[in-house]
Order: sequence, then C-alpha cells, then structure tokens
Amino acid sequence: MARPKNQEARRGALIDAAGRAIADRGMAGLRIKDIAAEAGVSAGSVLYYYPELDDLVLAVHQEAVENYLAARQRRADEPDGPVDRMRAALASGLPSGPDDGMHRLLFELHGLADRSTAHAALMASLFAREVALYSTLLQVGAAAGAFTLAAAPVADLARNLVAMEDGYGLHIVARNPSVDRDTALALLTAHARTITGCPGL
Amino acid sequence: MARPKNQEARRGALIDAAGRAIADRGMAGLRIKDIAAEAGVSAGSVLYYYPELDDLVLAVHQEAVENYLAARQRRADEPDGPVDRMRAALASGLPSGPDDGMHRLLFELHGLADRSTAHAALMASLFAREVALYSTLLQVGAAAGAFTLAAAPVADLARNLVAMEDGYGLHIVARNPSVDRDTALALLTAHARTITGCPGL
DNA sequence: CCATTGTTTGAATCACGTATCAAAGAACTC
DNA sequence: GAGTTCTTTGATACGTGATTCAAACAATGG
Repeated sequence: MARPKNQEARRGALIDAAGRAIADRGMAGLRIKDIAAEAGVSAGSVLYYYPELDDLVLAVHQEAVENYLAARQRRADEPDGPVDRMRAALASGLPSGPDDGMHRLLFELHGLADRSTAHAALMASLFAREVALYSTLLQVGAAAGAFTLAAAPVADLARNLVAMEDGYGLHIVARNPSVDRDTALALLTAHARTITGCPGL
Repeated sequence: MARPKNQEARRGALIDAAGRAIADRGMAGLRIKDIAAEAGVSAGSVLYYYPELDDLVLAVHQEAVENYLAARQRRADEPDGPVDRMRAALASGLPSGPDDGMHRLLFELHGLADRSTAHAALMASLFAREVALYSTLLQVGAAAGAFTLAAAPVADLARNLVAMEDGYGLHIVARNPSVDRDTALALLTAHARTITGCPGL
C-alpha cells in the first residue's frame, strides 16, 4: 500500500478555502470552481474529498462556530476584572466592519438553518454558548460587586445582549450606512451599562 | 392601437408571486419557473414584464418594506394609550413563527444588501422607520407620564429595540429551537419595561 | 369583422455549473 | 527501480435553468 499522506490537511485547506469563497461570493453565488481556485487546486480535487458539497459546507460551519467562539472566549479572558472583561466581550461580538470575513460567513451559514437541521443545530449551539459567555461574565461581575443586575434571570439578560449583538451585526455586514461598528458598540455598551448598573462599562 | 390593458395589475401579481417564491425557496434556490408557476403563467410572461430579474426582486423588496411598515404602523395605532400601543408595536415586530412569510422574505432580501446599494437603501430605510416608530411611541409615552425613560437619547433606546427585535427575528425564522416567538416577545418586553420603567408593559 | 398592436406561450437554443472518468503523477514499500 | 495505491487533473458528458423567438391569441379601434 502507499500514499498515507495528509488527507486531513487537505480537508482543512478546503474548509478554509470554502469559508473564504462563501464569505465573499455568498451562498447563492457559490461555485465549486471558486472553492477550488481559492484552495489552488482543480475542481475535481474538491469533489475527490467532498463528493457531497453539503458536507463541506457543514464542515465550514462547524469550524466557523468553533473558531469564532474560541476567539471570543480568548478575547474576553484576556483583561483582568469583570468590567474590562465585559467590555472585551462586547467588543468581540460585533463585526469589525462590513467586510469582516468571519461575520459574513456566519450570517451566510445562518441562512441555511431554516432548511437544514444540522445547520440549525450549529446556529443554536453558537447562540447558546454566547449566552453562556455573557451569563458567566454577568454572574461573576455581580458576585464581585462590580455589577448590580436588574431583577431578571441572568440568562434572560444574556440572551438580550446576544440578540442585540446579532441584530447590529446583521446591519453592519449588510452595509446599513446608519449603523457602523462604532455606534453599534456604543449603543450595545449603553444597554450593558443599564442592565449592570455599572457606569464604568 | 389596442391592448391598453392591465400591465400594472400583472406587474403587481408577479411581485406577489415572486415574494412567495422567495419566501419559500430562498434567494439561493429562486427559479424563474417558480415565480411563473406561483403566478399561474408561463416563464416567458415573467420575462416579458421583467426582462431583468433583478428589477423584479427590487420591486418585491420595495413592496415588502412598505407593506410591512404599514402593517406595523396600523397595529401600533390600533389600541388606545401609549402602553397598549407599545405592547402592540413590540408584538408586531417579531415573526409569528418560523414560517412567517413576510419575515422570511425580508430576511432573504436583507441578504442582498451587502452587494446591492439599492437593496441596502431599502433595508436602511426600513430600519430607520422602525426606529422612528419606536421613538414616537417612547416620546409620547414619556410625555403622557406613562414611561420614565432612561437617561439616554430616545433614538438610541429605539435603535436598541429594533436591533434586538431583528436579532430575535433572525433566530425565530432560522428555527433556533431555543428561541420561539413567545419567549422572544417576553424577553423583548422585559427589556422595554426596563428602559421605560413601566411595569404595565 | 378586419387591422393593429399588446400578450402569452411552448419549443428551440444557449450558458454555465456539476458530475464523471480515464490517464498521468507522486509517494511509499519492498 | 518496479509495483502499488492515493491523488490530481483536464476533457467530456450531463442537466438545469435562462433566454430567444416565431406563432398563436386577444382586445380594441375603425
């Protein structure tokens, strides 16, 4: 036998390539040759590793969710103290601008959820984990005395934060001229200040 | 000469048909024959009225924005008193469920905004007018003494409401199992209670 | 009821992307 | 370096949807 090589690495490269292709052509305009070009191989090779294109897209979604979540967690863990951590978390949830690849990708994939339970599950998991992230931050901040939480379940406050984030993210990525990242962040932060009663945010 | 007939009506019918087709096949899967079938005509007829399919889609978007906004305004104007009006407004902003055609349509069209300035303008206009709707309600409620607004520009409070609404709407339409309409409405209402200081909401 | 012009259709054509496949190439074993 | 298997490619076949178009079909004016 022979050729035990790096199938795993190739798959990974294709996943990355497909992610880029989706982010800048959109799901609607996605062509196999774009993925191939992005990965620097021929169209045939893409099919060799992913005879079913849907599997590739699903892999892209999985990767994207994990990477995005890991990056947010990392950024939120970086600073010291609940206040700065909350600030970091808020900042990490909005696209850097209309061309933020990760957010573009996630919103595109998001759109598959209503017709695919697998994608719906990924989207739901992303949401749940973002909620968990905020829940923890709120809880810790309250315990440390930095936040005075409104009289509502922490999980509810967290869900509202994530929903607002998603809403603004959508508008930023869609190039709504009246919603740029900076104003969105300011508004989101203002909301966070309200629910935490923490003027330092 | 002859045949002065109802070109206008035909166009309208096609716009409706296209709207339905988009809502249930998605932009990605949109085929001219689906629109034709939905309108009960042949594919050729669709092209006869809209040689450029993009024009039809744009018309659909315009119609959708106007109709949606008009419906919201109507529902919000119906009750008496600022509190009930606010409640109606909040209820009118979320999809009735994952199959709410209007919301499905709007989110699909929303996705075109990043590659088309015309669509972006429509989306921005929708956002702005929803913000205006909430701004007015908040202002009136405050003037009437029903609301005690948080110390922030009314427009900012309104934008946050719309953003949260959009975020939840997205999840509902995408069939996130942990976000159904009823919980979303409860959470949105809780937020509205917080910023208005109005327990009656 | 004929002429004119707007409308509709279905068939034929075109364009483009996916899927198939045989042949060439590369890595590894012995 | 011969043999074997995995990998890659480019050419080709296939399918689907968009587009074109000539012919049939109405409605209206005279």
